Amino acid sequence: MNGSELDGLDRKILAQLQADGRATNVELAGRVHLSAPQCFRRVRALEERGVIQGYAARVRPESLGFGVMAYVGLTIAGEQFGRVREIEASIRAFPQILECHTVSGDHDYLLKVVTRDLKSLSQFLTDRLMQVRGVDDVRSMICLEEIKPAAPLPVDL
Amino acid sequence: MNGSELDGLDRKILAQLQADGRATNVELAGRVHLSAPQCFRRVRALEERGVIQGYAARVRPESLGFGVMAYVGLTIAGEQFGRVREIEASIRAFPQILECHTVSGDHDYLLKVVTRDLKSLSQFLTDRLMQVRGVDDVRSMICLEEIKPAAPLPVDL
DNA sequence: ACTGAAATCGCGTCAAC
DNA sequence: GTTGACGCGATTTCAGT
Repeated sequence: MNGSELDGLDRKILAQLQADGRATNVELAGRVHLSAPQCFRRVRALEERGVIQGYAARVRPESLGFGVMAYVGLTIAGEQFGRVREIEASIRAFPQILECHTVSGDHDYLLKVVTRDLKSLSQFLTDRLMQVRGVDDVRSMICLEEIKPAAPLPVDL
Repeated sequence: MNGSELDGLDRKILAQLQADGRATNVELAGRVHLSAPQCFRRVRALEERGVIQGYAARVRPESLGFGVMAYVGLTIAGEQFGRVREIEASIRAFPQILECHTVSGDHDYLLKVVTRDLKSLSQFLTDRLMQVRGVDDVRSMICLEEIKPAAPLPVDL
């Protein structure tokens, strides 16, 4: 679903829409020096090709009561490797888990987790995550300070 | 900048706008069972209070040529603690680094990085990151499989 | 004071050139 | 690739509760 390459204008559009996903088509067209219908066609093409996967409001976690963010490394017990797909389904089902990848290195999975406070994090880890059959080790890295918040993907690297 | 609490309608709105950041006001109003002006006023209030920090298009990294994503744990040499703010500025300046937090645990910083391929990652780590004065240890966790991609913040926890 | 109805204005969107 | 036209949505104002 990614036939041709992206040219400079597509990249400009992507940069703009990452920075301001609600820009109107005419604003966008002006910023990338394109006529409105041209711009519109390109945006739609990018959406249809799946280059643009969607649009989302960025919400401050604290506003929703999430005072704690953490990355959590998960290890699966060797004798439970047959159950990985079930374990992954469990992971996906927890709303506190915002992201999850399998990774190289010391852990099998790396999760991004939000909770109300440290107590809730502790409860989530011990009462929820560690109760998933097959989870062997849980190691959390609590986020202390945000040094660089959610930067857009570079369009010109 | 977060005076009052969020009620159920605000939370519905946030859920909707996280799922579809480009929904028109009337669509949104319909989905949360509100009149258009009401809905509009609430959205604007959420924006002004900083609850909604912005809107962004979600772009597939592969479309921009980023085939590799990794989390990187950074450690700062003890004798360089006086330079942390400079080091952080360096980190922010790398466009390949999408996110960075200071964290508890084995590392001082945890970064999220994208590169074209493994070779570029290796080059970035050795020629760029490790060249930053004060960086002592660099440990990468390469993302293999995406188990749960960028879920919205839960609005009802 | 807060809600919803209405009215205006500008944008999204398509078609024709 | 551009211009123009049409219809719909965004946004404000105002009147009613």
